[in-house]
Amino acid sequence: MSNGAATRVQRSREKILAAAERVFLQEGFLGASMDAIADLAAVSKQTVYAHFQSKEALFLEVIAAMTGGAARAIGEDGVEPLDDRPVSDYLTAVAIDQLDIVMTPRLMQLRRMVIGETGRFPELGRSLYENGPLVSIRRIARVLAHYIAIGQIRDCDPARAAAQFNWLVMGAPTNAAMLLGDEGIPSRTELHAHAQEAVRIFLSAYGSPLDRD
Amino acid sequence: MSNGAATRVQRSREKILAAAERVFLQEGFLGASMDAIADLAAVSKQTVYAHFQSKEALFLEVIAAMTGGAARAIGEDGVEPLDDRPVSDYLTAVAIDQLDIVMTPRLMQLRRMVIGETGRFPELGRSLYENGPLVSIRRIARVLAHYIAIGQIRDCDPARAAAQFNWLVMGAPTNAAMLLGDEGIPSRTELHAHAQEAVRIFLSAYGSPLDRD
DNA sequence: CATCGATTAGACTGGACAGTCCAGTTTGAT
DNA sequence: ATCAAACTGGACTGTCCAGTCTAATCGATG
Repeated sequence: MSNGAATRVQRSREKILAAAERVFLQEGFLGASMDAIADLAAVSKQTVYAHFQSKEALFLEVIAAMTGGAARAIGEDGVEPLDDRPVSDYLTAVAIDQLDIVMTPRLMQLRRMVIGETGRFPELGRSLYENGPLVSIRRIARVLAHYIAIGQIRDCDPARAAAQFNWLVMGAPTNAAMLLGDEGIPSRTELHAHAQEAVRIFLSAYGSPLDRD
Repeated sequence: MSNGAATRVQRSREKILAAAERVFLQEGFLGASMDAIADLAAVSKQTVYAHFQSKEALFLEVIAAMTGGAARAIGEDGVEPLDDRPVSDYLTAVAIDQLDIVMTPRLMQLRRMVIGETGRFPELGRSLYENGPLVSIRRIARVLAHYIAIGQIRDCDPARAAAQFNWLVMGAPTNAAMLLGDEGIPSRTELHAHAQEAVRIFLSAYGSPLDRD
């Protein structure tokens, strides 16, 4: 099978990418050694260089794959329907969904590394910002616009409000995870409680004045 | 003067620390070279090692000095008096003060580096967390308790509310600065507008129900 | 001026590591 | 069975760098 040959190459590639992800996330760009990656991938160093031009190229592909994956995960959350459910239900669902997707050791490690390498690779930070927070905020803004239209959210700039909501939800847990390491990631139940609290605050500021309290 | 001799040693020390700060912040721990630091300090490498045992020791001292300085700056802001000014004035002042202190290139670079080195030096992240956000939150909590007592803030857990307020204010700008580099730091006027908006949201959630709107 | 501690320039050691080269082996398609 | 592409293992080069050593100089103090 020409398919078989393709899979052989692909298998190597996947093994290398998986190993590189682990080593880079753990050691950082400079701390990671290509020998360590080759060893962990159970592949010869030559094969690594057959698949990727250089350490930098490999690094960039690893990061690109991870941020792409994260962006797709955020885009795919099943919370779309903005039917006649009350705003609070919808916002709570969105908040919990985002927290569950983002607040994982893997993505927090990625974020830490990208932040740390901002000096060497500024594009990575920008890319993560645009594929992460910005995607979320745009999604939320679209929905807020809907709720504003039907009068369940106070008249305001949906983009600004969406940004506020996003950081109200993500700010505390993200920053804790950045500085405290993976043990700083709140538990699922803490995250859910936090999401509800965030929604409560957001709605008391942006909820329609008609049905306050 | 024995004083003179002391200053000679001190001068070297200061020069080295200043140079090390610059190089470490720009290149990270692994990327920085001791030769580069010695050169920038206009000091021989030998002198560097006369003052600091090792690269790691120098690194830790640089970080400790910076986080200590930041913590002191936060503690010293002149916004203490919690007299009969309206809550909103006080909170706005606190928010602006914190943003002005924290959202500087130097501290944002420090934060980026500490986050990036969390794998290698976990204590640093914890220390920055405790000397930064946690200090702020405690300060705010103390004052919120006062305002709760005199009925200008809804009855609630002051610690929780303070944390919410802190991240409402700091979350968005910090995270932007982390991923986007120094150009991601909002301008002073943007920061002030952001602070006011944050206070508005906070008070609509936590303000005493009596004097709403 | 003599002394002693601090400092200097630069050579040096030992180890790590990116990237290359090569000679031989495995793998899968025909 | 045959052939080419993919892979292996390990040796090798060149570079970089933390940390040490040395012999000479500087500068404050007595």
